[in-house]
Formats: sequence, C-alpha cells, structure tokens
Amino acid sequence: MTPTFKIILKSSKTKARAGVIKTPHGDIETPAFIPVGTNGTVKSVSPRDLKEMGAQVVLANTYHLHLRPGEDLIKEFGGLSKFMSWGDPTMTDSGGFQVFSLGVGLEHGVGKLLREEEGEAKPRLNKITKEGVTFQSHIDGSKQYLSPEVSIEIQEKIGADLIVAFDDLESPKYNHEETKKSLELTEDWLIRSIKAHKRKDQLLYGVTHGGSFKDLRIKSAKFNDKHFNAIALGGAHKNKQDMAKIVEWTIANISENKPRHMLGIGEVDDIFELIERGIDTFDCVIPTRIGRTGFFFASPPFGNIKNRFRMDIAKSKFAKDKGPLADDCLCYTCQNFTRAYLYHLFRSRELLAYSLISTHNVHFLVNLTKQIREAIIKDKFQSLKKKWLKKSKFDSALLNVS
RNA sequence: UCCCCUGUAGCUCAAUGGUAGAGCGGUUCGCUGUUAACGAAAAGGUUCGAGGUUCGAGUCCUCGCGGGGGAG
Repeated sequence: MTPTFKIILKSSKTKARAGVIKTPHGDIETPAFIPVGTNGTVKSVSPRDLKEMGAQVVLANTYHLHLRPGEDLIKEFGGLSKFMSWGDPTMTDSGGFQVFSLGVGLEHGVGKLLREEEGEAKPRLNKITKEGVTFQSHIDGSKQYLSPEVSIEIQEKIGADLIVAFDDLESPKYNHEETKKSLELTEDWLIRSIKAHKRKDQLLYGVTHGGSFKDLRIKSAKFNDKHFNAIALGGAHKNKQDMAKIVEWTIANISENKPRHMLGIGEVDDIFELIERGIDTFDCVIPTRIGRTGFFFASPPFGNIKNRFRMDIAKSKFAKDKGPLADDCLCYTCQNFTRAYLYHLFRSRELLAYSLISTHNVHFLVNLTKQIREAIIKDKFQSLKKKWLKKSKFDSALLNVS
C-alpha cells in the first residue's frame, strides 16, 4: 500500500490539526512525537518500552545504518522494522543532516540552531560537490559516498515507511547568497531523489530550506509543494522566534492535505508553538540525549518555560528525594523508581540510569503530543498550551523529602 | 630500641633546587533530522610542623609528628 495522510479534525482558532498517517506497518495518529533511533535503536530504550509508552514510529538514520551494519543486511532480515524487532512504522532520515553535522557544522563549530557560544571549529569530515558528498567515515575513517540516488537506494533497502529526500543543510551563519546557493543544490538533489525513488509503499518527504530568509523559505516551500506529497521542514535557523516565523512562511505556501514533519525539533515549547502553526510530526534526539546527560523532563508547575521543562537528576538536592521524576507521570520509570535511586544510579554511572531516564523522557514527549492531539479533537488546544507555557511561580522542583 | 621508605587539592598521584600540576570526585553551565553513557567552565593548596643551608626549598640538612615496612 501507498502511505496516506488524512486530517481528522482541525483546530478552530489555530492551524493545529489532528490526523492519521496510514502506512504498511500501521497507523500514526498525529500530532506525534517520533523518537530518534539513529542506529536502529532508540538509545537505551527497548522496543517493548516504546510500545508500552505509546510511541508509534521510530526514526533511524541512513548514513549510520549504511556504515553499519549495511542496508543489504537489513534488507536480508526483512527490513528495519523487523530487524529491530519493532514491527510498527519506521522512518529514515536521508543522511542529509550528516552532510551538515560532519561538514560545515564541524567547520563552523555550530548546530543548525545558532547558540550563544559557538563550539570549537574542527576540520570537516566530508566534501560536497554538485554530484554528491564524499564522507570520511566517523567510525573507521574509510571513504564513503552519498548522493540523492545512493541515499534513496539505501533507504529503499532499509525499507522504512516514511523516508526523506537527500538535502544539503545550510549553516545558520550563511548569508543570503550562501544560503541561496545551498538551497539550489538541495532543490537539484530533491528532484534527483524523486527520480531515484521506486518503492510506492514508502512515503517520500521533501525537505524545505532557506535558512532564516523569508524569500528563500517561501521559494523552497512552493518548490516542495509542487513536487512532494509529504513535506519535512528542515534547514537552519537562528533562534526559536526565527523558527516559528519560518514555519509560518512555509505552512502558508504548502497544501493543507500533506503531512508536515518538523525535522529535529522537539523541546516542549517548540512542540506547542509549531503544532499551533500546523506541524504534524516531530523527531528529536532531545529526550534520549539529555536523558543520558542526566536531565529529565518535568511537567507544570515544576517544569516551566524558565527551566525549559528539564531538571538535572545529578543535583545533590535529589539524593534523598522519595518522589518519582514527575508526580503525574505514568511511565515505567515514574511508576517504579524514586529520584533518590535514579540519582544514585546516575552518579554511579550505572547503565540502568540512562535507560530509565531516557524511557521517562521519551514517554514524556510521546505523551505530550498525544495529549495535544486529544485537546485538538476537543478543540481545547489553546487552553492546554496556556496551561503549559504560562510563567510559573515555581522555578525549581518541589522536593519529596520526608 | 634501631634501620629503611613515606607525607603535595576531597581521593590517587606528578613536579633537574627556578611561576605547584594532572586524573578522578565535588560545583556550575550546556546539549533540538546523535561523530554524543557527552562536552565546557570555574573552584579547590600555609606542599605535615618547627628550624636551617641557598639569590631561590615541595625538592637539600636537623629535630619533631603521622603512616608503611624491616630488624631485634
């Protein structure tokens, strides 16, 4: 079957909508948060736990799986979903992000979102030509090659339900001219991706670019809408305000009936702000990455805009805390473990710490988007958003010490 | 009782007689299509004590004190 997207209900006062993406491996109810499992695993979270928390789809990475274990092996095992014993829908990113993160990202010492402090500039691990990208493998240094044709061929063998066209990601430090040049390369690669794509049981997402420049963003949106049935919003931006505007410019120039995926975004406020502007799905490494570095998500009133809904389990104030990570959380971690125990595990660098905290964090975002979906259906999106994003009197966690 | 070794950051240890450092820990900060069980910063010292030699002592000498080992 060819994957389809259907809007179930639209919010009356915003661009938010509830929908469903039907795929050969099952349905995805949107809005949805898609956990990232780069190497065919959501780091330290088992598929069993993912199912239990209600995750519907996992996003893996073409570049990483190509390097190891190789797409042919995955195909031999029946495709990614089966190989990783997940069974449900999967998505693959094209490797386009690695064109950036192993290229100009290293060179500029930046991420796709400009930060206050730039990182150290390092030599790039790849080289871009109009034809494609030559990589030096970050695993063994071997020479690798990725192009629209190669990326699509790999993604067809990996066999995810949702796949992404190969793109060139601009640096957030690029000026208009440099961004325009990158966008032109992306557009060429998008067309080549479409031509290379043969499997009709996979939904191919285009990717919009154009940095923070309105004219380029609109141009890219129109281009993608003309050529694709599903649209991913990609590229770089300077800050959250920028990102919100970019989404507005883009959404205003693409068809309503196409699913819109926000690539690599997923902080709590972003999810509210962008669903409000018409985004359907998100993928983001945030819950697992910050989980492994000791941060757990907290809901209001303890989690708020100011602390970005995250707290550090490694703080000594949690050493004797008898409460769960989050009081109202139904995840396996919160139902069974205290902050004091997780504090101990994390300080001891015990592997279970990473797993339990990541499980909580992924559950948190999956559940948040699910709540938002229900609110949209009841036409109560705005009140839910207000409840979460209002400024709270609580700046730090209330402790559960007794 | 004698002999040998030893004493430097919270811990384990560096430092030709020439500006006292590292790792770990603790503290703080960061992480948005994963090069990431990661990265960054700041803090932390009467070098066991008292004398002495020297332009200059963590380092050499003397005497204490603490720790380890050996002999009797």
